Amino acid sequence: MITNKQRLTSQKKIIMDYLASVDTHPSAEIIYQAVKRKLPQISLGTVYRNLKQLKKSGQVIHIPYRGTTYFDANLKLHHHFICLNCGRIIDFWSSTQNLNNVIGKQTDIGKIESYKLIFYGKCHKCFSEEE
Amino acid sequence: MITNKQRLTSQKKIIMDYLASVDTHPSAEIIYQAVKRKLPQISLGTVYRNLKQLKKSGQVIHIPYRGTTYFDANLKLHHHFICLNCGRIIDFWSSTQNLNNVIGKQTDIGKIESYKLIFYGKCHKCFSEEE
DNA sequence: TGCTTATTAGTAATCATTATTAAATAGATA
DNA sequence: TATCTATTTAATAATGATTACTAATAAGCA
Repeated sequence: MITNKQRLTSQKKIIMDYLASVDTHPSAEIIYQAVKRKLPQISLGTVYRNLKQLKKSGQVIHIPYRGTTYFDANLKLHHHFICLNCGRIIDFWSSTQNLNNVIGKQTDIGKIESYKLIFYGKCHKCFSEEE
Repeated sequence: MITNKQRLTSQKKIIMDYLASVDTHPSAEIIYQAVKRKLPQISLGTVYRNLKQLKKSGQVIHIPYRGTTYFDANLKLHHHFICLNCGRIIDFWSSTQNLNNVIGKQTDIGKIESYKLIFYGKCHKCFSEEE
């Protein structure tokens, strides 16, 4: 029998509160440092475990960049702009997605040099192999 | 004085040839395994170093997924579809970029469940701080 | 052909993340 | 409220991907 009930621990609450309080996109390590100020005995593994769970349950999204994962608890549909110089990840609230002439465009955040668009789903092969 | 001349070594050539020959999106490890069949003494570090250089000079693009980096030498503008079930990364040649109603859409590759759009460039802050 | 410097193989080190485990605790139930 | 049990925790070891280091090799220009 599988019981799969998520429990709201103080650790998870503090992690979620922290994520809700920032408009940056912190890594697990940064979250750990911040959260440790309120809960000094928390361990980095706990931060990772909770982030994984929150990701799985759709409460946070993640942005991979240069080998590390950055987190975002803002679930309103938006995109991201990453500064190739300082590494900052900035929310990008564009209404239109005409990507045809976007390269070189000046936006309110900065100048777009490139972009990456990745779709996720289930391929036909996997779909047809389902039991 | 800075000299920055790239040399075409046999290792680099074989890596590029391999990437040009596939329509999959191999990781450094997979590339290493493939390339080793032609050049048995090649080392994994050499593969990584060359991929890094090719990336820097714009000859390959990379797709990060679940902690590993996948490579693509096809420079024609296209996107990617990642199967959340089998992990396969498939080229996605969509002509339109209307992302508004894309979730749930059935495509010739599979069913889209989500997507990620990331822009890269230089933020205003970094631009203005330039000397 | 010789010279200079980028590149290599081999290996150690690093970084981000996950696994392991015994103890603690959330939250359901008596 | 006390009890119970599966989930979560802290601490730490382990893993996986990637980078750094170093002496030897080899592009490719003069």
